Amino acid sequence: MNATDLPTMCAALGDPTRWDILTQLGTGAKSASALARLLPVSRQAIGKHLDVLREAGLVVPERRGREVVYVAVGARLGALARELDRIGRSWEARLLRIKELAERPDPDGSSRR
Amino acid sequence: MNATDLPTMCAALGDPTRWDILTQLGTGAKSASALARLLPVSRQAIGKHLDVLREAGLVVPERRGREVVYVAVGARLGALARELDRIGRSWEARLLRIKELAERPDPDGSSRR
DNA sequence: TAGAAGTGCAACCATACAATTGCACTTATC
DNA sequence: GATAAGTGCAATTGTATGGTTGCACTTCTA
Repeated sequence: MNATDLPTMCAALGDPTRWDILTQLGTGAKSASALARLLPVSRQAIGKHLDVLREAGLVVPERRGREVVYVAVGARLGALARELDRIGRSWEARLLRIKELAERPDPDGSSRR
Repeated sequence: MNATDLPTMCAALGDPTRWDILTQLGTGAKSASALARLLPVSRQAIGKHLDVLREAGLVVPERRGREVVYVAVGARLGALARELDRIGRSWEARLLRIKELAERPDPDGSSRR
């Protein structure tokens, strides 16, 4: 597993219907059919969305008799969150360095270009 | 500001080219033309991606003479990260409650259903 | 053992979207 | 003032994707 494929995970989270699905799963594991009853889309459409979410590692299927329920993986979302936070901080750190540099009134005197 | 439109922000982060752009901006503000020189896509394509990123609040345009440079907004990414972390934790918390319940060996004795 | 409920797979459709090219307009710079 | 560099907008195109319906197959259950 390549740690956290950022674009893939974010793309999976980039669809409103998938958030609807995840929100439902957040209250308990559910099957595709059960989700289709709760949401205004067909069972097959739900199935495709679940595939996307599974490939992103955000849900895990679990066979229960004849049905397959899906569980939302909070740890995976947490991993993504940490990665995004790390990147965001590095951007901010850079901006801070720039500001410092701008405020320092040219100590050397040589205003290069 | 509508707090953090989760699907919109995630969709903006869901494209590899946009990550390329953000990565470049992470090392300093750049114009669309400058980015087009650094990446294997046309200036117009870059422009559209920058629009998407701007609408998601992830970059901010800044006019500098005849060119417009874009700055990556780390704080915005941080806000998204916090939100995702919060949601992930709630999922995990639920799972923990389930496990606890499963391990507790039916204290009441009435196995309903 | 029917039959209902669930899954899996395939075909199909409309729209969204990433990317391109082309052109007009603005703004530095020589 | 001419030219080069940058931006903005429009038209086009190919492909990805979210959605649908239909059907065969499995598995509980009445």
